[in-house]
Amino acid sequence: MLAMSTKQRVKAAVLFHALSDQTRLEILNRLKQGEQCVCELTDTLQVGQSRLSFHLKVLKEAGFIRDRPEGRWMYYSLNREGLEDLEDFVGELKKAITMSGSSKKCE
Amino acid sequence: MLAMSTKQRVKAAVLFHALSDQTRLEILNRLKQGEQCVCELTDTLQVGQSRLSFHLKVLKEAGFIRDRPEGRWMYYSLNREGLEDLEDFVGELKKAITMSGSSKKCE
DNA sequence: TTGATCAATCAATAATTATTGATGTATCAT
DNA sequence: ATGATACATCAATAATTATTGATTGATCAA
Repeated sequence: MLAMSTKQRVKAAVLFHALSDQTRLEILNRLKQGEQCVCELTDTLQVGQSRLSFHLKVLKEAGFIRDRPEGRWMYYSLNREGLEDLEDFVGELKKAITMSGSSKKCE
Repeated sequence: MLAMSTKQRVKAAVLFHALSDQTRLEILNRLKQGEQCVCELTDTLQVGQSRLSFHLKVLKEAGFIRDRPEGRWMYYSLNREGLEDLEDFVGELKKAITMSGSSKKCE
């Protein structure tokens, strides 16, 4: 598959957009250590609660993290789904680069 | 390496931001077929010249494409550099997900 | 040299995203 | 029930990005 459908592109853009922000990358970095609740993240990341909530939502909708409510806490953890989509895209691009090389002139 | 430095995060954000746009993904998709000049891309993508130039710049600065001037044309092609950085990041995240699972309570 | 084409850049504007503070809903302890 | 805590969501604003049209510099053909 060399071409990419519009639908795939929309999906890919959402994935990449979710990862295009410092705060969100930092959140993922924190979650590498395991599941954490919002309050913990608020403390360690030093960001306001509503701002954090917003970024968590973006990451969740892209499929990079999942949430699990427990009592009054909400626990977040890494989710492999978003990552797998990401790997697919990167794989496609890599394949294309490896094959590419043909050049044609504009005359 | 489980943690990620601020510097790495800045770099990663630039990479992902470059891929977070439909037009730019479409450009990469076109370039999968091989090197192309700006005029060709302008035709096939149906976007204004200055807009295309802007997006090409973003992709180039992130390291996903390279340019090669020839006469009055500028040829663009995929570049493996940006992709390799991307793969590193995805690899890190994958490793973390595979290992993760530990959970601690907020009480 | 003149006129045309290719493409980068700039300035102005439009459009999207992010941030903040406030409000609302749920849970829990007393 | 009351008060406190955890978190999402909303509305307003701030900040960032993208788009457009115009300009400029370079190359090329006549």
